[in-house]
Amino acid sequence: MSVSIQDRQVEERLAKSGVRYTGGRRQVVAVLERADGPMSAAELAEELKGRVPVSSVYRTLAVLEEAGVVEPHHGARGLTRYEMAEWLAGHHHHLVCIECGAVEDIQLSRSLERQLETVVDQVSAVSSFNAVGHSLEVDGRCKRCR
Amino acid sequence: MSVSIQDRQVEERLAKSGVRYTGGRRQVVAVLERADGPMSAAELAEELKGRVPVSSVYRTLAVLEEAGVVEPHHGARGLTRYEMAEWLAGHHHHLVCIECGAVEDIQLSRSLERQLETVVDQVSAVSSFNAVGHSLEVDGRCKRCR
DNA sequence: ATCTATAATGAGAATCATTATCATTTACCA
DNA sequence: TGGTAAATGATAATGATTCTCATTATAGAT
Repeated sequence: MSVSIQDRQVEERLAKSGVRYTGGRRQVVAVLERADGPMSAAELAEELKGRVPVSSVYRTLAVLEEAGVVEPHHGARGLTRYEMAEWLAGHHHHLVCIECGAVEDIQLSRSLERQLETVVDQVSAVSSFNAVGHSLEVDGRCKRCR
Repeated sequence: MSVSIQDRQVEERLAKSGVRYTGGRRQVVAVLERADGPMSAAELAEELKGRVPVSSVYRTLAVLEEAGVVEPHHGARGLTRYEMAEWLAGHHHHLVCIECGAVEDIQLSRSLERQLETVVDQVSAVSSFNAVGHSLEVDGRCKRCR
């Protein structure tokens, strides 16, 4: 069984949440660690065909989300895709294709990110809103749909 | 029947799309014009209880989206909420409550928006992605869930 | 190592949002 | 006014997600 650094961190976090890091949960995390974009429960179950049933994938994702290990990303046609949380995968943003719905992760340069944070700070300063995070979504056509 | 400026624009746009601007469609648009955030089909049907059935609300939203009159916003628990398109309602961003899922519209000051656009421009310059729009999502707790 | 209480799992049923179907009604235009 | 295509309403079908419950696995106590 793989023992990446991320795995250790997940292990620790789940222990803190008082839930077990079982075989099935490890497998779901392993797939998400390798993925280069958010994945839906169905996609995960497909990847883990025969090893982890769909119902368990859903339950596992709920547990992982509750523990702050993964984060949901809501997309077209009622599909929710999950990815490793920011503190594990790093802060990033999304390029969303308006044709096919594909989501691509993107990281901003330090200076651009700082610029963006300035905007967010001012937004939460003005609104009666307790901001805990932000995400920039850039909509457009990906290279395949261009 | 109300005849706001927006209504005229919607009328014109639908005519261009070759579909009729019927009573039911007018009522859905009227509610969305008044709303201060995206609304789901169920919420719209509730607002129009007895006047427009749910199935027609869905169909109407599909037609309006196709014509570019409304825009979808995908949220938690497989819910899609719609709002008037940017060219009608003006460019804005969203405050999303991580507790209750409520979405509130927010407009940035000219200078903040300019700052944000700088970031987006640089993103699309670097990626092989044809950006057509952007949206900043600020996640946090709304005043009710604080 | 065994027992016990509790957590996790698997299979399938139930639920909720959304889409499709189809018979009926409405609106446009000759 | 009549004919034709578009729109509607009720309801069935679909697809993603959640729930249920009987079974299995696990951590900790003995």
